[in-house]
Amino acid sequence: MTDTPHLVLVDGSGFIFRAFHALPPMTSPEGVPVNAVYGFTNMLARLLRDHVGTHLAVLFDASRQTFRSDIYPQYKAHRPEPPEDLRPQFGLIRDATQAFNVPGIELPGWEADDLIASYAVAVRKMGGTCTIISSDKDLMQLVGQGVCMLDPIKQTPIGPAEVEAKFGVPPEKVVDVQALMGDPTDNVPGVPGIGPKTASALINEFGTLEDVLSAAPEMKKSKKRDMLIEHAQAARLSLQLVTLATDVPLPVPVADLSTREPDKLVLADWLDSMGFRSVLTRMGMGSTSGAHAHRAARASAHASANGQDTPAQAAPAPSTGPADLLSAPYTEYETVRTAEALQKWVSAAQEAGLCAVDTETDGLDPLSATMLGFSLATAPGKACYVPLQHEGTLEAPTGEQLAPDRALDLLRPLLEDDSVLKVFQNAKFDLLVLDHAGIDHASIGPVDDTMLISYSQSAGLHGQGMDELSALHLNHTPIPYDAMTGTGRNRIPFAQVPVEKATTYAAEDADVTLRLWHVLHPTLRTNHALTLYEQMERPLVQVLAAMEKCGIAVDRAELTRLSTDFETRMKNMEQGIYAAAGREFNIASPRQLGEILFDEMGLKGGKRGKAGAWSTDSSVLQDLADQGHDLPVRVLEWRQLAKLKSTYTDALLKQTSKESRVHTSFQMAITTTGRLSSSDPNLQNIPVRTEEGTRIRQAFVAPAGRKLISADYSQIELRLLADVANIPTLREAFELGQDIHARTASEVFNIPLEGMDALTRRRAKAINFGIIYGISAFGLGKQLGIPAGEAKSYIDAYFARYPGIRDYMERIKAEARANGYVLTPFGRRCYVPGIHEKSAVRRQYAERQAINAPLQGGAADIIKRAMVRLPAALAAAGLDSARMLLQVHDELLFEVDDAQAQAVAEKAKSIMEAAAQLSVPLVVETGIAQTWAEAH
DNA sequence: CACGTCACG
DNA sequence: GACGTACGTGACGTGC
Repeated sequence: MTDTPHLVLVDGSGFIFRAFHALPPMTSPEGVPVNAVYGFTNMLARLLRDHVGTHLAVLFDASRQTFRSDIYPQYKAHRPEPPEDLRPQFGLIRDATQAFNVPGIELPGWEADDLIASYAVAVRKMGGTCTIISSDKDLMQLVGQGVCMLDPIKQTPIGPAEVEAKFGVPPEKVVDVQALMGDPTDNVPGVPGIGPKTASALINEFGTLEDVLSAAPEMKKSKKRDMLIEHAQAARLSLQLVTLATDVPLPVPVADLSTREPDKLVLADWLDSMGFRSVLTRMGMGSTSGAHAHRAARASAHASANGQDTPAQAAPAPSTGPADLLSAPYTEYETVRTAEALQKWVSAAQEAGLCAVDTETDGLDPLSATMLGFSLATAPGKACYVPLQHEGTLEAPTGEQLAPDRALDLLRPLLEDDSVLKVFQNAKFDLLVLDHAGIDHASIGPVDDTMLISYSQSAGLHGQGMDELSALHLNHTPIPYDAMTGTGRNRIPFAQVPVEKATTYAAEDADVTLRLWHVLHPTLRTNHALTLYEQMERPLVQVLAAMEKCGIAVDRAELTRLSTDFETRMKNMEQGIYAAAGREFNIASPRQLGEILFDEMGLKGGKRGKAGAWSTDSSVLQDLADQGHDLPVRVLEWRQLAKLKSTYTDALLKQTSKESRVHTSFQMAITTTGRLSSSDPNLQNIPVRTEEGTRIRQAFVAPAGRKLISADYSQIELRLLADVANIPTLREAFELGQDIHARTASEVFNIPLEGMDALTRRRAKAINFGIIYGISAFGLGKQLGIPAGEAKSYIDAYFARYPGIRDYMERIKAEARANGYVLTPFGRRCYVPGIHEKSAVRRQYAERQAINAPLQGGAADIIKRAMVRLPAALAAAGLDSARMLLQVHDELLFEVDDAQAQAVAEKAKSIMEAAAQLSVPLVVETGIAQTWAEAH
């Protein structure tokens, strides 16, 4: 034993949960769920095969009762019981350690984390080093001085730099930060109102938790200061809870943990019983060929990527692209500075029939940004960056750069080549950047988009950003953008990043995009998402690009008038508000308002938020107003104007182009249901419900000689409900074109349809909406301003009349529980991650999401289908002056020449109504006018 | 940055 | 017996 010991400590308990959630469900030959066991087995096999470390142990939690629960009974007390499919796996994982002949260690009263900490300290005292196999943030305090961590699933090392990136402080100060911010998952209280950013800032400024607490009284008066003083004890308790014990008596001495070979027969036997034969092969202990082992590993990588197949069911590995997809280095990139060099890359792309393209810009708005360069990837690991407009300095000149026009002329034939697939990550952005640079976006094709390929299969499961997808599918963390430009006041424009450095980042992005395509595109078919992607998401990119580029005209003068009007009226209201309050204060501050209403004026009916502040939202103020108080009425009115001015009139004026048009950005891969979202500015939430708000819509106009057309689906989600739940009465009502809310009222309250009174209809309408949202008595009661008990009697009456809807809801919940996702009628998968939550509140929330998703998502599918078909349909009808401008979930807005307005309205109506064949008719209502307010 | 609030479907 | 709830978004201002 001349070598210094290197002890590998596996966080067994942490791994179980992580693997259970990360891996797709799978079962042993006997039908026992084993996905976490499978992940654990692979991880152990890899450690042994690669001879990581001289000593090895797996640590487990022994019991729920620990010194932490003794000093703080709530510690982890609210933790849900493990899911049913996980419970049998705890024992199996201990069997696995035995089969591998690895010591499995646990000690009553201590968590695995404390054992790990104590072993780490012990081995360090012996002059050895230690690797902790875990991604648990609570272990990060141990990193440094011979101790490092390794993420067991992503295979990424976690060193001091990674810890500092996560917590904003070096490892030795992690506990202080954790004590301040608390940890809701473990019930560590922390200090309310202090999140990760504030916590690390405080620790960096003052040093330790105690330093922060003792400095608190001297801080500027603030909520933060008060919270620090008030919750100092909670913070000290939190510090005890998060600090790992390093003095646990070691059940097995380090010397007895030296790595030993497993008994091959014992191991093989056990692996056989679990159905994990392939693991032996992969360890180099089996008799089958290495090629087979490689394929098996590939197949299981995909099983986890698509979240569906199990190794037992996995088809013989699909061929998914080049062999070096995951292994090629992400470093060998070329900076292209000459026409000849660029032509070589273009030819290589044409040869391959496939390339990834990425653009670099000086801003995030593709319609105004300048393209600083672009990158191409033609095979895994093979990529280049073409700088075009980088700025050098005397000390660091950029070197030769291709003239932008020259480069674009060389690139254009590739982008327009029908025989070469161009892959982008978030294609719409790059298409608009290229468009702005001089290549018509509509001429570029064929185009694939890895973001949408992923979104089509995994909406709601995880984000669709490139870095996240890369970590997930390629086990690779791309260079962060901030590493190029720096952050804060040291940030430099991307154009000033030295060209060779920019190449490492930009070319890597194209490389990653191409590799993601190789991994993700084949899974579209196995996940039954190919049609959805090909027929809805992929063609929508060009449609939305055209809409964003076109923008919508606004009447700047009208917006300015409104802004002035709102401002004047707010000014006029201020004195009256101060008088009613008894003093001057900032009306826009909920905190100050709450103090006045509930502390100073002593009004009743206050609720407090989670940081302890009084709630003053409109429902609270409306309650107070109904009690006859004056101040809340005035504030409500003031707030409405303030909202309209700041969020709409002023903000829109700022974002209007020289041509008086506003260009939103539609996000295609954000929502969990398949809807679009709109931002910068958000044009999907322009006011319409109040008279004052409608005045904003009047400022959205068609230019002279043109008209706006609004076309919106009537009751599309209720129609979908009638269809998917197959409710004869609802279907009949839609067939007959009846007022659906009145018909519901008639059925549920058993009164004649004729002469339905407005209040009863309003109640039925609220019930109908509630159904779509996955109704709860509390929610319906709140909406209608009636007690939950009364609301419950409505719901009972509704379900008694429509038992099919209750059946549908149960069916959907069962589907969500079985698969982890639900499907829209068009096959879009909407993941519902919380469906197995132990906490009833969170589980019921997930159940409501599951009920709502097929309806909201189905409606999103239908309007997307219409949007994809419309441009060609309008063109074929000779309606060439029509432009689609906006989508607002169930409404499309067009701009068209006066002469074609009527025809476009009719065409849009017929295409939209034919976008899906349901068992109930789809109905679209259209309006033609000069402003959006009147067209709607 | 955390929070409260409010605009839309 | 207590708890905390209608579904999906984005943007603003306050008070740090």
